[in-house]
Amino acid sequence: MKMSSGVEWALHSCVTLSQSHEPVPAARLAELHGTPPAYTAKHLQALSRAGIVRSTMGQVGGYTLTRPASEISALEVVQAIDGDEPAYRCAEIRQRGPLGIPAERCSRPCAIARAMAAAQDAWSHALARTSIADLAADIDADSDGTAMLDVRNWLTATRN
Amino acid sequence: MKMSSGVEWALHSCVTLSQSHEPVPAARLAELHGTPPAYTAKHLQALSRAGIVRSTMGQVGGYTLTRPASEISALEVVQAIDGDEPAYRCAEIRQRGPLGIPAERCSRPCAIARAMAAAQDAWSHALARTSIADLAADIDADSDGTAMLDVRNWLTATRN
DNA sequence: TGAACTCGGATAGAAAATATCCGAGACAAG
DNA sequence: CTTGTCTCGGATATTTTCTATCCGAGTTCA
Repeated sequence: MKMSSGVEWALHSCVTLSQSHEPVPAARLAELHGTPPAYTAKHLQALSRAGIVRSTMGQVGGYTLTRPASEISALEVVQAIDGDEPAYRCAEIRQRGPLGIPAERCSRPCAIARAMAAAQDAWSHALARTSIADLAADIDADSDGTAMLDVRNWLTATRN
Repeated sequence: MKMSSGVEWALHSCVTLSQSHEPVPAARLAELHGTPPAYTAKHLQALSRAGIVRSTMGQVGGYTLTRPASEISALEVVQAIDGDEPAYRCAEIRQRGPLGIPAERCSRPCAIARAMAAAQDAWSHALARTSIADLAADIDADSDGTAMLDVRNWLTATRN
């Protein structure tokens, strides 16, 4: 059970975008985070398809958040990058083999699948409760309130 | 974030083993569950290395649980197959790029990593609360109390 | 009108998971 | 005590997924 490394880049990118009302190009985000430019752009496309960010083309284009950062949950970002299907997929083992149960008596999911789904729900709810704004505030607090200011300054300084 | 399919086989195998005090060969478990024999055996080796099952060699050998099923959590089985490292691994993006934070000021984990770790903890605790005995009881209840009896009968009937 | 800069999907390479086979060791029977 | 058969265990191919990259389509500003 391994999560795509792009999830980390996407979360950091969303936190950065929350500090700018103007479009930020993918290459700029990649430079700030020290990540591969082309691959970073690919993940931002996934965020765009999920409706989390909006892309603007042209010379002054780039990416912007579609909603206030307080209304974007970490769960949305993770699912946009890593997919929204659950980690555990029941292959219906109970229906196979010499003691296979007929499909007609399998209206409810398997008990094992139910336990795994409950765990996934607990995981999802924990991430749904955390917003991008919460993450930005926590990062700011870790840096004595200078981190987000530095990001804003860097974004305006490098904007031609 | 995808979980190995072997997790499902391992959980079903542990539930089956909880119904037998005598060793059950890997081939027998694979037949009962309708899974590839060789690959099923490989996953049982992982359970053996984790100390969840004990292997007995020889003609009447096979696998047995090392502890009562009520003292084996689903989390242990999942971690034995899928690994115990967390799904999210922080690459320390905050230390990279033009605004990189020096490592000396990064004693605490990144705020994003903390949020992901909290979600993983919620997931782990949900699975830690569920034992193999609980799963067996739930499966039994779904089948009107005949499923585990059928398993016990099949195990003794096919035991030469 | 033109030029430069942006995103977007299609394309190679690397890593991991899946599935399998054969040898080492152990118990039971003769 | 020897033999034979059955067991597990690690080492080996194949497929799938993830990682990383490049070039074309479209848009905005000068």
